[in-house]
Amino acid sequence: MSVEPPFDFEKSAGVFARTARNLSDVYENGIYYRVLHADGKPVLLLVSSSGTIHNPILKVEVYPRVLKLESLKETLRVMFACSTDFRKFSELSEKDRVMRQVSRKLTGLRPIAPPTLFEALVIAFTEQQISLEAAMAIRSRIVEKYGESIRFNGRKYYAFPTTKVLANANRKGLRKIGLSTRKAEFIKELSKHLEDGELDLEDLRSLDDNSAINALMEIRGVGRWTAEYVLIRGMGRSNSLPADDLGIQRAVSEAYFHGRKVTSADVRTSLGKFAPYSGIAAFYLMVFLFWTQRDRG
DNA sequence: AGCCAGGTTTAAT
DNA sequence: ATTAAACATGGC
Repeated sequence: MSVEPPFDFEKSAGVFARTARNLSDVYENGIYYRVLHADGKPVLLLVSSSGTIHNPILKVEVYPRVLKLESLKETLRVMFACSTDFRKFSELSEKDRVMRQVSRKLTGLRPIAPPTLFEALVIAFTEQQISLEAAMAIRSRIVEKYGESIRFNGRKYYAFPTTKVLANANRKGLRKIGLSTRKAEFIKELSKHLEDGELDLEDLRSLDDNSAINALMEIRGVGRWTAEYVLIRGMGRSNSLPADDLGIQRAVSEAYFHGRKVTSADVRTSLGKFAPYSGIAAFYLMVFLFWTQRDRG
């Protein structure tokens, strides 16, 4: 499968599979492993790069070979942000002293999205209020406890649980893996509505940014931050900027305010000029900050 | 040990 | 209309 350049597969997959505890996104020896449901059955995707940053070609294998790759094409396009023009973002970033440096260093970096908006939203729930490390631990336990798994080369790979399983999960079980009572309810309620057909998250992909945000905020447990997070992280909406996000505020603070504390208004004024890629700009800043901190430490 | 961490709802003023 | 409290775990 060919992808519009630039795309640095290693950098991109590396960001989303960086901790050993992440059971959803495994990246090892150049292969990104992802289990997803196709025709109701879990299948393992093994994705690797057989091209270059400026001539990117993705090699995708399906295990077991139960279906044609063609049927997964749309999902793959969503997962690898194929509707975003990263060349345009690069051009735009050249006009800014800070972003020029960041963008050049991270050329080809893309946010890899989960295959469904259900997963994106549940991830967002887990990340509300607590640290990313804590959220990741909890998310891995969700997958381990409720997700179907596929054994491959002696190792288990987990799919994100289905709406059905989470709709029927009991509160005690969800509490036990570290979710708060409140979040357990959000997840159960969302799953139930999806299962009943009262709500179809995937339909939201056809809406414009504001309509999608408003629709998401109708869901219990979803405030502005969560809705904006789902747009940028799950729907590939490059201009969605969760300005209340602490991680983004920290990144903007370091990049533009010498580490002084910033407000959401500061975030908007600093990154608004990268529209329609303000969310991508935020993503690049955060990864850049993470890298430089890791290199120093 | 204790505080903060990629917020949201509910229940007070 | 605005504000406070409660909430869960992991890292430092």
